[in-house]
This record gives sequence, structure tokens and C-alpha cells, in this order.
Amino acid sequence: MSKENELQNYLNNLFPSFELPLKNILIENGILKDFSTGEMLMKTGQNMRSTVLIVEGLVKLYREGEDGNEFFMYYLQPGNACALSMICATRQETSQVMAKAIEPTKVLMIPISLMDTLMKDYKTWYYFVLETYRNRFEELLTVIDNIAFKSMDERLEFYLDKQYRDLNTRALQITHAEIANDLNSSREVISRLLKKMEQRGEVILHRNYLQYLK
Amino acid sequence: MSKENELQNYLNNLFPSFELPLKNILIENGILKDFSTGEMLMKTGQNMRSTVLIVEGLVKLYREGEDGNEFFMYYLQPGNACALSMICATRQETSQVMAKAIEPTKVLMIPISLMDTLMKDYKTWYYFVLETYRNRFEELLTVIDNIAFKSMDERLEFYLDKQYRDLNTRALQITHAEIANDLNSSREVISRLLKKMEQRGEVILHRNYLQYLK
DNA sequence: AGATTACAGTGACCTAAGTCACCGTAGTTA
DNA sequence: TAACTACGGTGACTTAGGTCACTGTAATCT
Repeated sequence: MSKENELQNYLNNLFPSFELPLKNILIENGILKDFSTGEMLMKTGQNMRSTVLIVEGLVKLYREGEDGNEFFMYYLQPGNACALSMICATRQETSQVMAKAIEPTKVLMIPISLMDTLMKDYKTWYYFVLETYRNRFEELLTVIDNIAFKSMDERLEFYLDKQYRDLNTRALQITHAEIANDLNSSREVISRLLKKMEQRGEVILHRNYLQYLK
Repeated sequence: MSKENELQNYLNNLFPSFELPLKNILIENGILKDFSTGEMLMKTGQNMRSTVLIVEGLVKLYREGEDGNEFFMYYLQPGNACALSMICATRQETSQVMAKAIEPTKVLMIPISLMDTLMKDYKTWYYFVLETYRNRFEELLTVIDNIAFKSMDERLEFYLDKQYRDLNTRALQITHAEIANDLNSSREVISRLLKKMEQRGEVILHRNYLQYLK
């Protein structure tokens, strides 16, 4: 399949709202790029030269603190765009947002220089960008709610539920240590809380994965 | 002074980047609205029908949890726009973002219906909107950093420093209970931490206000 | 002036959650 | 098969921070 056809397929399936001429511009100017599992798509601070649309795979966005600990924010899936790459933040700061492919991932990169005309000339693009901002904004607000108001056991439940919803499976392939990392907690704490959830019948624990039942 | 002249002054002083025809449209279609101290500008969930530009006063944005506790996010000052009012979120959720005037405040309200054409036809408006998103996004990320990675004493210091920078005075008119509220902590904890800061010579405590020295 | 209210200080206590140390076991490698 | 590694479980301990109870005192009200 030609690059044009491949791109066209992605656009038709994942971004059906885009009008035809917009799609054509994206096909002409965008480039597809592959990332293998574990590869970084971006760190803030580094200059972004492209807007990124996810067309395949799964990307994990997380915040990295000064001393190297992480904090999960949200996933980007096919059909999503990276809000940060649109905003094109350039300021260098102590802690950063990291975007890591956690599955083999394919993205469509659109030169930032195109943004102005796209926003101006294509209403569906403009709406898409706004919708992206809106969603990520709300996602961040939810994150703030959780860490500001909730205790660890509630946050754990929310986390598992989010995994379940985002990954669309109750069999979550994840270790206790990874969960602890994502929530910026420690493995022992997560282990203990999970045990309690198991006693309440909300999960079944296995080695390297767990079943979320609620 | 006529309403037109008043508006024109605000736009010239606070939004100098806007080109003339853009200013004229805003003058024609915008309405000035006053809020007195303590009045709410908005709650998310309620439908926003306008984009809000602050032209006078000070607006405090904070998150309200389910059980009524608050959490300070950031201030909006003259020359700022409310990113949330631009995004125009309509979803009703359990906790909400509140915007409260903490000084007599004047805002310019622009009908949401105008947004599309403004974005399309006026590059300076488009840049302004993007810049607004970018700033608020980063502000939220900083908030997340603080509650995720930092301990209470660090957060308190950051808070005082932010007050100092935003309000542009070292004499902060604020009670311990208010600080505790903003940080979703308790008064006793804040009192104790402030005492320690005072012993380290970083603040001087008084009744109803404190001097931030660092 | 006396009473009331808001603000701040402080000791005693409690609890969630982080840390340390150690163990068992499944899976993998040599 | 023996050794090693990753993952998970658990008891003991520590600590930050929340809660309770009470005090003092400045500011305000009647």
C-alpha cells in the first residue's frame, strides 16, 4: 500500500470529521513515524517542531519529578492528538512531561508551521484542536482532584478503573511496582491495598497481572 | 467616558497586540460586567455563553471537591483570559472549577458565537488564545508537580512565593486558615510550619497578615 | 467596660502511608 | 539441576500531617 493510501485510511477511520481538502493537506505534508515500545515521543523542554496525531498504538503521558520519580497522567490513543505538541511549549523547567510509547506506535507528524493556516482555513481542524485542549484540560483537573482530595486507596481504585476503561480489558497486565510508580507511591503500600481489595472481592491478584472486577 | 472609550482604553493598555479591526469588533460586541469582591464569575458545569477577558481586579480560580473543600489553582489578572470559558466545557461533574472575584473586578464578555470568526480572521486573537491555553496548561502542571512530589512545607513556600509574585507585595494579607484552605490542609499544620519558617527568618508573622522575606 | 468573635499557638494523640528487612515462589538462565 | 532474578507478601518501625482540646489575645460589638 502506498504511503498516501495508508495515510488516507488512517484519516478516514480515525478522523472522520475532517473534510476532504484538510485530509489532502495532511496527506501531502504529514509524515508517518514509528516508535517501538518504550521509546520516548517527546520531553517537554525540547523544541517541538510538529503536531502529533496518534494513528496506532498507545502512548503514556507522565510527569517526571526532579528526583526521577514519575507520575502517570493519561494515555493517548489512536485518534487523539498530543495537546502539548500543539501548544508547542518551549520553556525549560525542572520537571517535565514525558510521552512514552508503551506499544508499537505510529504517529502522524504535521509541521508546526502548518498550524496557522489549518486553524484558519479548516473549521473541523479548529474544532478538533479545541476539543483536544478541552479533553486534556479536564483530564488534568481530574488528576488534580485525585491527588488533592483523595486517599491512596481511592486513587488506586480510580487508577485501576481508568486502566480498565482506557485499555478496555479487565485483565490488567501490570505489576504492583508499576502501579506504585504511576501513583508515585511505593510497592509495599500498593500490595497491601490490593490485598484488601481482593478480600473485598474487587480484584483477583496474579503474578504480573490482575483482574479488575468492579 | 463613553462605554466605547472605556473599552478602547482597556484594550489598548491590556491587549496591545490586538490589531485595530479586532479591537473594534470586541468594542462592538463585547460587554463590560462588574463583579464585587466575593462574587462568583463562574462554576464549570454551568453553560458558558461568553469568553471572559479580565480588565480590572483579581480573580481566583480554585477547584472544589465533593465534600466542599477547596484547592487553589491560580489567579487571573487584568490582561488574562479565562481558558475554561474559551473551552466552554459543558459536562456536569462532581467537582468543579470555581472563579471568584477577590477584588472588585471588571471583565469583558465576548459572546461565544464570535469565537469562530475571531479565530479564523484575526491572527493576534488566535495567538492570544493559544498563549492562554499554554499558560494555564503549564500552571496546572506546576500544581500537579507540587501536590504529587512535594511535602507540605515546600508547598507552603511555593504558595507564599506565588502570592508574592502574583500580588506583587511581601505583605500578604491572609490568615493561616485561608492558606490551609487553599492548600487543602488544616490551620494547625500551617501555623506550625509558618512558625518554623519564622524561626528560619523567612517570614514575619502578624495577626491577619505576614511578611514574606525570601 | 464587658462580652463576643476571629485568629493564632501549642501539646497530645492518631492514622495513612512510606521505609526497612526479610521471605517465599514463579519463571528464566547457565 | 542449580542459580539467579523479578515479583509479591508481610511484620516492624518511622514520620508527616491531620485532629482534638484548650489557651491567649487582638479586634469588634452592645
